[in-house]
Amino acid sequence: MTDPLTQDLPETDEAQAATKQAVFNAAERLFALHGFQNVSVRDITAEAGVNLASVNYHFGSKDALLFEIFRRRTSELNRERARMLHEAGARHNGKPPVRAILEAYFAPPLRWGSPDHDRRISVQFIIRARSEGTAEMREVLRNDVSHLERFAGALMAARPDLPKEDLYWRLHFVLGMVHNNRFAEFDRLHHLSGGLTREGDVDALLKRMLDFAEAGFAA
Amino acid sequence: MTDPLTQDLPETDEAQAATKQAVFNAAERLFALHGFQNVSVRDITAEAGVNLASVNYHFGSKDALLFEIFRRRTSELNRERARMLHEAGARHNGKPPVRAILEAYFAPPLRWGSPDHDRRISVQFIIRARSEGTAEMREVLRNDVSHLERFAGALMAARPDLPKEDLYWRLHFVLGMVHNNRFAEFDRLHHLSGGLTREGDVDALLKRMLDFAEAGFAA
DNA sequence: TTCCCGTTCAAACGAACGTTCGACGCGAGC
DNA sequence: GCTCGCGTCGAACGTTCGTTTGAACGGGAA
Repeated sequence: MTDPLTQDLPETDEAQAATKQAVFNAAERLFALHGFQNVSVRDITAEAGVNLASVNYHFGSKDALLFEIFRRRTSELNRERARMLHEAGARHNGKPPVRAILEAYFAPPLRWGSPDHDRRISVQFIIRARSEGTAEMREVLRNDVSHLERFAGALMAARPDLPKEDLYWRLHFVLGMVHNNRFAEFDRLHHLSGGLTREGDVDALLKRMLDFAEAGFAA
Repeated sequence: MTDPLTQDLPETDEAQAATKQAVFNAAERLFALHGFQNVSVRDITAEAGVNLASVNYHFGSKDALLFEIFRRRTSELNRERARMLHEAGARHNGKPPVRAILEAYFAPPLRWGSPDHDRRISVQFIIRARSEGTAEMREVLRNDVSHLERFAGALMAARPDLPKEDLYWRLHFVLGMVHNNRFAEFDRLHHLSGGLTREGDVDALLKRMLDFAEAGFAA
């Protein structure tokens, strides 16, 4: 059984650089919680219990550390989404319905983001990167259309009657629904509803999102 | 309405402090384009063509300037939304349908955000404030549930059959659709669709959003 | 043992930042 | 004519930041 804490970095250099792993984890946690610009190298090294120079020694610079976390986490998330999309295709003879496609996109960040999941921090990190990311990270997101193209293509196959222009716009709306799942937004919703909405029930939330988005696509 | 005797302060200081107005406009523009943390007081004063000390003299601090822009713009936007909601109520005997309620929430930022509109910068500023804002700004957004409660109440009246829990969640999804209308997201959509999506046609975009969201609420 | 090299350490560097200071110009009011 | 107060100015202050430096450490190889 692989320890979830040690699987984050390649195992070869794990023993060699325990401090590198500590820096990586502390940085991801602090960045996800307080934002990129609000966390200093001194904060990271203090949280990790290592020397100040460790960041520059192991990662080159603060931005490089940030970018390495970003690239690893987005890669993992997109891989899981692609896997679920592929499975949905296998289950439906290569032409999955809209709901299954959307589920492949929604489910991974929702599951990983559930309160008890150990990847919750990673999901918050990714969401934050989308709005606070550096120019380098936004460049990756822009060139990473290949990942979105898979989903757009699947949607076209599921709804060949829908004009592509409509389809792209609705995909845009759906992305907005996903990217809005930040701590602050959940808090406001919780406050607004008087505690009626429970963030914890991930499966129920996934069903709500799918109901809403599927109906939007069927309009 | 425009009684000279009951008019409040905003117009009086225009002639007195042209530099204050210049700082305000330059700061809003730069903040909206490059983010809050990436714009320094020196950038603002250079863009406005005024002295470095002007920000602290007229606004007290950089954060106070930021907060004043934020409070003024959100106030204007929410007032316009409330006005449209009120008009929708007048048109429908006090019980406007879901689509009219959503239109009152969607239309103001979309109209103001159209490429030729002079409030385009303000809209981008507000959207950015939601994710990059200081703790003070987030506090305002959290306590500003009264504005959202108006819309939630109208939705309850339009759909009394819908459990309140469902209604709040769907409102949350709708908010995500709106908050996602950033420059970067439009760019990515434009890139993904191969130039198929035109951001310029505001009325068409509004119709698309309403179609999608209305169908989601009807699910 | 001695050497070596990857790693860690305390300390400092230089730049950028928000803010403050004191002087100066200038129109209004006694 | 003089003063007073408001607005503007250049200059500097003190802090925080990311990064660099050079010495010290520590275990494996010769």
